[in-house]
Amino acid sequence: MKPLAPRDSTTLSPEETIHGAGLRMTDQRRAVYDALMVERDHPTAVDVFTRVRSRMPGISLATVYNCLDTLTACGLVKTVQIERGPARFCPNLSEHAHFHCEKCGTVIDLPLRSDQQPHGAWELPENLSITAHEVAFRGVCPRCAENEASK
Amino acid sequence: MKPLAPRDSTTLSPEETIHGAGLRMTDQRRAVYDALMVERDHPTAVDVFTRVRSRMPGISLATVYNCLDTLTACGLVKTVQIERGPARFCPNLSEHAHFHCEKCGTVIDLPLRSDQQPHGAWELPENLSITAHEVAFRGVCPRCAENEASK
DNA sequence: AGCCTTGTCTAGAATTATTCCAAATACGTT
DNA sequence: AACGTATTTGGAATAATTCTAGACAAGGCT
Repeated sequence: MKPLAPRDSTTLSPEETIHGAGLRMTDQRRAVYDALMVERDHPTAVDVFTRVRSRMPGISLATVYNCLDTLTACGLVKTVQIERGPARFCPNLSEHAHFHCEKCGTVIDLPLRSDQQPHGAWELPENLSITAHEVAFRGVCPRCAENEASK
Repeated sequence: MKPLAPRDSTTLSPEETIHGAGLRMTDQRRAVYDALMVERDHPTAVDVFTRVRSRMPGISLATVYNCLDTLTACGLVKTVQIERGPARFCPNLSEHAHFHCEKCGTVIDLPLRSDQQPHGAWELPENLSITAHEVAFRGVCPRCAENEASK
């Protein structure tokens, strides 16, 4: 989902961002957002549901989906699609790509080099305007590589 | 899906590639492969099914999925995942990224610049081995940009 | 040719992730 | 408190894909 408006996370709080979009910061939205911020792995909607439910037993999965969509639309959260699997969610708003380890499944954030553009390596036709990118690599993470080597 | 083995498309025919994986080139696999090669857009499995069925009315959707998986595993076809939508398939084996137009939905292939590496723009930790990448941009394609401008 | 093993295809059921829907609830304002 | 709107909820519905079991086909071997 494309954010409704760009967000400057250095100056706006989550509340302000949500209010800016004409929406409210409800308990559920805060709980979902907190669940993403606390463990900064890349949980699926069901993972988030499980986490949030321990604090807020009445919340429904539909609400978790709603909240994740809302937070994404406000630009507070990014969605990561790994191959054909369930969507994963990530509160890291800085420019980054994702690396997916094919051994252990972990997802690692790879920051964009400060002097680079994400699309620098590809030939773009004239007049192509890029508004978003989703860049994913797969392979073997350092930890798994080490485990392999020590066998 | 990760290819079973790297493939050199300049020297091997599709048959040879499939045989190399210990599999057969059946009528169905050929028909699915041809459907991808003829119209080099980025069809979904159902699109491919529709096309193939006009030539081979008895083919089942499950078979189309099987064939697409097999062709992908052999390295003859690549899978493109655009956001949460259905998987799309692409017989372009050269290194490229995908651009998805948010107005018209078209998918455009963007070749990798000859002097660049796909991951060049991102900071990689030590000992990270990358075996595959899926790079997607979204925005407005040249044609839609022109239509917008002329309004 | 006949038989065997294995690979492949098919239809339909099952699964998974997600979205939709209608009713209930909560919020913010007057 | 009353009102209008936003949000949440549970369950049903949908979409894409995968699974399963049986039928079919191909190639090797006797």
